Amino acid sequence: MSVTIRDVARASGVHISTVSRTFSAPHLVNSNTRSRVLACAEQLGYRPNRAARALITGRTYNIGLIVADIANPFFPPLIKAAESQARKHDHHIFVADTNEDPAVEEELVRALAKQVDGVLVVSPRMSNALIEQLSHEVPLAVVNRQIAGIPGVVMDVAQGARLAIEHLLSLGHTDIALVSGPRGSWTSREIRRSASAAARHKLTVIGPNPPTEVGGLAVAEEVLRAGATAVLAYNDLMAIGLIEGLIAAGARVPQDVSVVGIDDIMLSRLTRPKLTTVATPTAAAGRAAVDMLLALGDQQGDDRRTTAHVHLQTELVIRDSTGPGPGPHSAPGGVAS
Amino acid sequence: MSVTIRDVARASGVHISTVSRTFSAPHLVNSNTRSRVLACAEQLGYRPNRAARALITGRTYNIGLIVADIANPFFPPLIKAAESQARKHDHHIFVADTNEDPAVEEELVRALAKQVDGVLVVSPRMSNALIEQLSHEVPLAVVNRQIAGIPGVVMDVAQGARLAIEHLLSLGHTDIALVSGPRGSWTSREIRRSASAAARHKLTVIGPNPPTEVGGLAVAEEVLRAGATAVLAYNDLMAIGLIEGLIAAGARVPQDVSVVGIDDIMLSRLTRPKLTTVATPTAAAGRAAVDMLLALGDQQGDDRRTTAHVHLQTELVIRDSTGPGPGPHSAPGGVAS
DNA sequence: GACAGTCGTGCAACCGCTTGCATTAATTGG
DNA sequence: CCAATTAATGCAAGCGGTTGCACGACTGTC
Repeated sequence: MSVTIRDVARASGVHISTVSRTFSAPHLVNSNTRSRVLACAEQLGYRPNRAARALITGRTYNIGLIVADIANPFFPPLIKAAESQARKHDHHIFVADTNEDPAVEEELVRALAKQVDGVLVVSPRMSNALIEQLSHEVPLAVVNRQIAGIPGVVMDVAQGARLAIEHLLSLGHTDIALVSGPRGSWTSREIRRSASAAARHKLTVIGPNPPTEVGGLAVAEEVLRAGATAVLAYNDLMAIGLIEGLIAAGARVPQDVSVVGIDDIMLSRLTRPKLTTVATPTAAAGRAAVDMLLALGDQQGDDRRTTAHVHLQTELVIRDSTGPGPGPHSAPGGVAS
Repeated sequence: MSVTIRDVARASGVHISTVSRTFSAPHLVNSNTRSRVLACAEQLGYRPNRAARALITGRTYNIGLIVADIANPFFPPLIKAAESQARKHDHHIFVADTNEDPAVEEELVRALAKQVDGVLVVSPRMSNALIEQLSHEVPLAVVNRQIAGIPGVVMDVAQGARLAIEHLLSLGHTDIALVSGPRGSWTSREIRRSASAAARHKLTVIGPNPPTEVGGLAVAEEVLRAGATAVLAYNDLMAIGLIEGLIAAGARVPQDVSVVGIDDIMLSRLTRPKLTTVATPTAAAGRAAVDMLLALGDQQGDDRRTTAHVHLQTELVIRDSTGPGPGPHSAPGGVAS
């Protein structure tokens, strides 16, 4: 079926090792021989089998990238950045989607394990313990989770959440709701922790919820029942869904309820009202994660204990989905009631 | 580093072939032996190396899925559907993104070739000839392109474009512009062909353009200069960008200009005005494509000539971005001028 | 003209696993 | 009680490559 190194060897009258060297160490073979071999290879349509090569060299030049939900616009920019960074190092990225399912996540890491030089798990839903275990089976780095001993890049959502809450407080909101994310999410816990600390008043936590538009839409009524006048959502997608739900329920945004998202996905600029949100540096995260993973592969075993961690800042982007609350406040240009 | 079949064999006192059979043909090994081997394997943390297995069996249980731009919301539903369909057959999907670059596309097919049981190219940008050639190197199926001899699933965008144009005509539009897509796109050519045929009046073609929001935004002025009162865009993303651009230029949608997209991505329901568009059955396409590819792998070589083609219908979804044009028309409730 | 040093190539083992065949032991039937 | 099955395992070749080592043919040096 497929043409192998042996076919090329036979056609060009040399030993297979010479053919092999023609492709992986050209300087070791005489230029005449080389061109003859290349000609035969070309003519036969020979392509080196990367999997077979990897078996012996241990390098595949592939990187696995696992995300919770490829349909969430948060991920594509990260994926793209990772791809272009990987390309600079001659690597390819293979993306897999877990559908927010931790079991699928584990399965995918294992499936990828021997076919890639390392895997990147973005927004993992697995337990730390499992991640730790998997990291022995394959070089592994995480994004959006901080785990001792596992290299990772995190975006400072705690800071972002604090900024968001402070923004709402300064607008005079006192009843703030937090619409949290999915169960396994480290980010969600961080946000909750930080938001709770920042909110001087009541903070109603609603969740866990699926981190999607419908997840946000579904809690709109609960938000209203809770009497919240401002909401911080786990991500933009939920914030957007929530706004839809609030409007459908007759509430105005931001007049009746202010909504803040997190991520600053492209979509947030397109909805009406435009979403106030916490911008996360996803592209930088993707690049950093790839670098980290490739570095991990190089320093094989020698000094693994110095696990790198990258910490990226976030920032609040104020748009149109937040406005003055009912209480006294000191927003720029705001009016004390 | 990694624990292999040999380690397990040594630990359990059997030959490696017995270990191998324990995992790939359990019924051939005595149940006592089997449980002993499994225990040792478990304890050592043995995981079969799928790549090595594939080298000899020829089956990887992976499928490669190549898309032009993972950030385009058109793709994720298709990818998701493909994943769930693949899962039913115990396969994993690895996604790769080409950034709309035909060269990258070719490179990725080759990189994936020996690591997957087949590759699916969605919305290819390569030439037919190249696809044809690649299909000899790896089982291959395409989506959104019709090529003789290559299995594929297409969505009937020609019909969709016709419906869209007829809708605009019935609203009284006579100056219609077509904002076309990227150069290598079969879909774009189909749309153009069909739209041209359907438009009884002038059809100004603007393009090729990058199939993104900015691609649409960039041609807003050109659309206005051309004097068009209605536009059919290559996809929703462009349509949405275009609307942004039109509004920024002071035109109202749909009062001054009607806009129709294609794809019916989720986003189209969220923008204001909500987008009138041609819905394409992306999930069905993803499923069909996976089935096709797996079927292709089974019938190895024997009767390859009966290449399957799947043809899926599209439909027009009328929302708020289209309205009466300046000319005489017969739209429901419309007024003749 | 003998010697050391290059250069180019072949040989063979090996990466981790599968599989057809041979071998042995246990079981069955006549 | 012996021949014929059957079940369980071992043996070894091989999937498509890579790579350390050995070997022969040149080259240049004194």
